[in-house]
Amino acid sequence: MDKRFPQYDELDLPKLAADVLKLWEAEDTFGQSLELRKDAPPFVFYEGPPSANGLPGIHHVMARTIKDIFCRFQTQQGKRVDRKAGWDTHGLPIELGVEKELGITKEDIGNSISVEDYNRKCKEAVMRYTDVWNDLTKRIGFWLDMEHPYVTYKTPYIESVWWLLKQLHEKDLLYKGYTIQPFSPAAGTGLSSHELNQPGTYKPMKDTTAVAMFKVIRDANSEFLFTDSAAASDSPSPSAKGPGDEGSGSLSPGEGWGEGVFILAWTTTPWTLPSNTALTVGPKLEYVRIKTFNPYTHEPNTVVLAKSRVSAYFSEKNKDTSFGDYKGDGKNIPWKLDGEFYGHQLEGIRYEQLLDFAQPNDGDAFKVIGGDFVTTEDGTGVVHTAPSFGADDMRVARQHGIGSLTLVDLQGRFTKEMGAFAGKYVKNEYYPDGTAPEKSVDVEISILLKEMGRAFKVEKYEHNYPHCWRTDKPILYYPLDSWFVRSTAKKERMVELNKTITWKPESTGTGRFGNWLENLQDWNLSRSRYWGIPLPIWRTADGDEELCIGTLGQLKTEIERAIKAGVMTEDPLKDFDTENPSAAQYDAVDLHKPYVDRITLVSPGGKPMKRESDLIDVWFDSGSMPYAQWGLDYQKLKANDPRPFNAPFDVSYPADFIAEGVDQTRGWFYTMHAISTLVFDQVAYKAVVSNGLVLDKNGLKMSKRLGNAVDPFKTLDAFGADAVRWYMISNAQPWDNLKFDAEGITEVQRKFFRALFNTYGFFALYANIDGFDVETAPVPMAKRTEMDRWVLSRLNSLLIQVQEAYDTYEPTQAARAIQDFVVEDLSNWYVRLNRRRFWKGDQGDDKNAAFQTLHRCLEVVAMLSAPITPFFSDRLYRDLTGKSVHLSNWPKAENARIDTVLEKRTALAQRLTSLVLSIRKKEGHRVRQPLRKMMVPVLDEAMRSDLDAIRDLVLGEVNVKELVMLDPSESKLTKKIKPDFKKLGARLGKRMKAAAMAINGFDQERIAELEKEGRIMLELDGEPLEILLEETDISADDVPGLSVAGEAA
RNA sequence: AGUCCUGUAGCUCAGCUGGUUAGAGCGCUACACUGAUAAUGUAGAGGUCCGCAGUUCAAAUCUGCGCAGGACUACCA
Repeated sequence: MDKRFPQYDELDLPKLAADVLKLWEAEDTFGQSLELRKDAPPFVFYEGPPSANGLPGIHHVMARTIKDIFCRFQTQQGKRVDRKAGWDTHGLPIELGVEKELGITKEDIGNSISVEDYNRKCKEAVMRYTDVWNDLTKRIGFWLDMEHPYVTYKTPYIESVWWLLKQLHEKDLLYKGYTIQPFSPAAGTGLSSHELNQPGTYKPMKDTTAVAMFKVIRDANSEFLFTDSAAASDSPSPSAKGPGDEGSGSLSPGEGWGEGVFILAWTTTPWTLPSNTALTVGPKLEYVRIKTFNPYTHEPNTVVLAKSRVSAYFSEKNKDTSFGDYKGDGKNIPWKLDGEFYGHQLEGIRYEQLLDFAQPNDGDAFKVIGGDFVTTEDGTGVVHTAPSFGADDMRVARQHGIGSLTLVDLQGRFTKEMGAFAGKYVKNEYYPDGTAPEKSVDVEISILLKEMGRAFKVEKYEHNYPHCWRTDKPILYYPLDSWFVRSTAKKERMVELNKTITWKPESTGTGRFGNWLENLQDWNLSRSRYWGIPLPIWRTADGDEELCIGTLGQLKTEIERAIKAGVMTEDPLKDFDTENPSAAQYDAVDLHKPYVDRITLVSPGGKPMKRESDLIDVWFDSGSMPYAQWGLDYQKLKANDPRPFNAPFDVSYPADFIAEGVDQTRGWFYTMHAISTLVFDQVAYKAVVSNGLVLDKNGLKMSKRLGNAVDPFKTLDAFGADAVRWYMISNAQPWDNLKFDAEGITEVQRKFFRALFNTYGFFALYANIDGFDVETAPVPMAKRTEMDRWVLSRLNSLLIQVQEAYDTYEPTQAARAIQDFVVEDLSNWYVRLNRRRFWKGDQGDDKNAAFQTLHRCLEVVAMLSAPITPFFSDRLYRDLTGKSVHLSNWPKAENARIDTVLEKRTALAQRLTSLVLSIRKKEGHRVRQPLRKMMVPVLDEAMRSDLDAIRDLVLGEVNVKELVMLDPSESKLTKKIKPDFKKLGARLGKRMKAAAMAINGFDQERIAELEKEGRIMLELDGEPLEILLEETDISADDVPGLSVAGEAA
């Protein structure tokens, strides 16, 4: 027997995948799929580079599956989809890994180990697991060009990044400025937030805290604080009826009650008060004005603080007590609430500098500003803002053009401007053992404030404070020089461009990403590390002249100048050909530390320039990937091409589609968007799918610690890539978190794969027996059976639905639709009911029609499912057609095949069958026992002809000899009526409920009347109301009065 | 702390722009069928649609406030 359709004994998905993978490798199917479409329009995909420093997890299977699905789908659509792999190779995680491995710390680098050796170690470490990654990628069936990946540490990549930075520099989008960083004065070094998050760094500390009083300057902005009752001012009060309304005319602040109005602000670090330049309030928070006495000077004072913090400073029992009764002993201080207002009303108010040691020269100062980070959990709801010593402070100050004072040096001592305080350490812990003074500067400043009458409350406070993990001493937040990308300058444009990007799900784009853009900060590029791309900026010692290098060619020219000027002796780029550099020439250059730092350039003014010592944020590396993956083209550079990158950059930017985890929103998604907007004023990608997490089956995050991490390789071994992929995609939307449960894979295996496998097996069995030939001329549709046409109709409907789902990045909808079709329509209905046609002896049209129909269904299903199950679908398609599904083109939907009437009719047959079986059950007649006849009342002619068409089908299915149609007039057909809520509700509104009750109460007579007349009057609460026929829904029981009659035939 | 996602049957999930009695699969119970299918069919048990308030004739669906889980970002003056 000629078995042209391979038959299998059992379904072994892991083996199937392994076999197909071998086949792919042998015939280079991936390469063929690209070659086949090499002149086709491209569909551009960017691979976000993983770090090969760690091992892949099951979530990578998820992420890579999603990427693969749409790349394969677009390939099937006839597009050319190049997929270049990439590796993220720089950054802190790698450095920390190496430090741990070598048992060293940052301080050892450059001392016990040379920077050269250290970076060599990093370079070795970073590609350590590439084999594992490549293996996983292959085994899950993700087609990716791993032969020619982009690697971020390679010289051409770094050069491209430099070129981008130079563009930013030329556009004045790169600047050097201050940023607040954790700083250890004892160790003399900045700390990364990563280092700060080491266990044990936060320790409880008892500090002297102070609520300081900032004196408001009376002017137009602050006038309402001085008038009698703030509630009576022009600005609306949050509560119309406040205690301040009681009237206390004799106690106007500024007019007899104390010397003025003070805003209260709390600080746990009084040593920062001399550097105060602003006060921050919450614009939406409520604030109050209170008249009371200063607890230290006992002078009458008017103070302002957040309403919800009043109880922390004022006791209820002293409220509204007589001011005259105050004994001046600091106890039972009377107070009166005198006006309420919102924080935004305070914005713009100026105050007198609290401690006048120095003046800021970099902006405005001593003003109340608004900040959304202000809370009322503790303190006064007013944040003392010293931009030099707090990140929030710095940020909010910058937003409002507020300048800063930095009256502390890098050793943690007050600067010389601080008069009597100069030279004192701001924390006693910084003094060498045994030399700390009795009073810390926090205490001394608090005393000073008390003496000045500017302290409202001084107390000890215990809180957690971060310590340096090296020296065990408290850290400071300190402004350090950093290089920034002025992303805020293009904020509006980024927001605008973002609106053109298709986000899946949309909320990530509008919400998480949109909000992020709305609150954009300048991008701090500086990293004081070793293994990363060095900042290509050379500066003179005085900082007056600087040069940003954009290419190796430029660097070479500058080096030659420097040699001529005598600041350098040797040219490390002497062998580099700036006309047409070769790969070998690139390889010979290392732009990392320490080599690049050995280059000294010469300024136009003739002064030597040293490189700025920082590296850039690794996120800039990956965000540069659209350009840097191709590298610079020296011919284009020479021609001053504004986009001087190697081919195929021109046709591969921007991307049509990218996909990564939702955690990349502010990572890769952002950095790509930012760089693209800033440099080229366009989007980097048109559509982005952000997938959720893969959790364990209990919804917990997988972690090594909990031991609930799923090994991707073991999972693939057990189930095969197809089942894992199908499970992941069909079970939850990509952006929802997936609760990963191996049971779910088993289920998918049993249902979908087994149904499809068996359907094919059935086809192959009989096709081989009969010698069915796919080349046989197709049986015309007119000659095919009702059921053939039905299943082809369903198939074409499915095709359209699935196409639409993939087109809109909804793979879950595609998978579920395919699964439903395969399991329900194809396997459980079509094949089951048509078995006989495949068995029977004669070779007529009917048999060919059956084979052709089933063949077509399987073939199309293979194509539709190929993006999700690349191995299984390819096997299936090859078995059916002898070709690879991945080289085939997407089937065209044939709208003419879609027959909704037929689909409806079949649905009726299915319902009828189900009802008969149900009746059999009720009556205790087994299906095996043939029955003589069943009777079905028909409602109309349409139903009569429908029944005629499905008569044999139903009878066969339920094992009944005869189907008798009952005329509705003969049958005691009862009809049901119910109101059409949508139509009637819109018209009746409130009266809907009563009308519904009335209509539901109709008897058969009234229903008949309504049907006959098309309208009926009824009375509702004494009001007449006309109901139209179309405002109701009249129906009979599903298949009314159906009964099975007759005994055994 | 902010932003976003999720919260429907024991489990995994559908429920479109608000519309009568909230669905499917798995699992469970019973029966039937079993000549492609360790399938399938029928029946049954199983739900405060996370909670509260609001809008509406009508809320699983819209709004607000919470709760729980998760993610990201920034901090704790």
